[in-house]
Order: sequence, then C-alpha cells, then structure tokens
Amino acid sequence: MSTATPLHQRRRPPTAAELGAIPWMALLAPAERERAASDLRVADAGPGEFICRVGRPVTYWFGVVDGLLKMSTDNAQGRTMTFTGIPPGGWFGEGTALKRESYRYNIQTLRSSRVAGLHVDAFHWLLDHSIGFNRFVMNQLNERLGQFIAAREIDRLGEPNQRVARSLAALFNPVLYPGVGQVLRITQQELAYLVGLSRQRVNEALSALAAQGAIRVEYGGLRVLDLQALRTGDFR
DNA sequence: TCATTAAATTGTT
DNA sequence: AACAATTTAATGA
Repeated sequence: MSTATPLHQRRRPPTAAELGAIPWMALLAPAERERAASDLRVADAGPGEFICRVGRPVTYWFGVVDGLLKMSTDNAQGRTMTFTGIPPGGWFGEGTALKRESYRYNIQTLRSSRVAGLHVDAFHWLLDHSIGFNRFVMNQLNERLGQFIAAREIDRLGEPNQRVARSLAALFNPVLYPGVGQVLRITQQELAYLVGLSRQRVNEALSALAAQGAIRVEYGGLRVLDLQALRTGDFR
C-alpha cells in the first residue's frame, strides 16, 4: 500500500478562485497574503484516498476546498473510529502543525475531493508575522473545542435520530466550515459512515428531521431549515 | 439542445 | 443485504 498522499505527488498551485475560497486569506496583509499564496498547494484526491496518516511527519496544514473528508484513528483491535467529517471550508491539523509533531489521526476522503495544503514552515511564518492569522487560528481552536464537547454528548446519545441531528449540526458550523452554506452535499451513505449507523437508519432519521422541519432532504445532500433545532431539538 | 444510456442515490423491504 | 424507483451525469447526434 502506498503511503504517498495526493498533496505529495499531485500538488499544483491554487487558482484564483481557490484562493478566494480560503477563509483566512482575507485576514492577511497584502505581503503576508502573497507569501501564503506562494506556499499553498492544491491537489485532487480520489474517493477513499488518504490525505495524511497517523505517525507521518507533519508537512502541511490542510484545508478542504471541495468534497468531504473524515478524521479517524484505528484502535488496538483494528476497529476504525471516526471522529468527525470535514466539509468544504474546513481547515485542520493546526494542533500538530504547531508542535511540528506527527499526525495523530488519519484523514481520508469520503468521495473525490479537492484539498489545499499550506506547508508547515509557511504556517509558522504566518504565526510569527500575522496578527490576523493568529486570530483565525485561535478562533479555530476555540470553536473546535466546542465541537469536541458536543461530540462527547453525541456519543452518549442513544437515540439514532438525535445522533444524526447533532452530527449534522456540527457539519453546518459556519465558523469552522464557512464553505458549507445552507446546503450540505453529503449522501446518506457518507453520513452513515460518519455517524456510525446503517444507511437505512440514517434514511429513517433524516425523514424524522425533515418531518419536524429542521431539514429538507435533497438528492445527494440536504438543506438546513432550522440549525438551532438540529442543535437542541428533540427528535425522538 | 435534445434524447438515450449509464451511474449514483434514495426509499423500502 | 437486496431490490426497485428516482435523479443526475455522460454521451453523441
């Protein structure tokens, strides 16, 4: 099995449109933005490809331009444990990049995706030079802390409908995933992988959420009608 | 642009 | 896990 990742073997410079879709770019001063842009790389990844693997040395801080990723680890028994999905606009790996350690989880595409990477050296240069960038990273870490607290709650919810609802709410987080908007492109099969339920059960749960007006199910994705209801509502 | 076909996704059992 | 129904994407005239 190859351990090379798309960003190692198929990277290319970002297009103007891709640069425009990167949320932290707008927070940089012109000189900083120029430096960051020259150190950014983009790659297309096929379905199921690994973006990074546990134990590999950190080379990039990653962002999702398009598609859908999942963050997971394999436990001692060989079972895969999925922590979260990462939709468009999401940037991740700053914890390991900060410490220049090795990746502590696997990042894998759930379908064909376009992934951006900022080299760790550039990441550290921005930390050393840009207030705007520091503010973004701090805000990012803070917001993700909230996500992990929520994730623990989700794990303790026995009711599948509730698990689906809260997991969806996490994916619609506008701070962490500004690229998502009102419509999330995710199939019921992909959502099933993320939440750890069967596709049938996810289908049933989505129907329940739609019946209460929290979402609308569309082909190949779904639209949020009431994010607050997804976060706090009762769908049993 | 339209019609046909293949592939993907959904809803149900 | 299997099935049919539906939607989208791809193809070529």
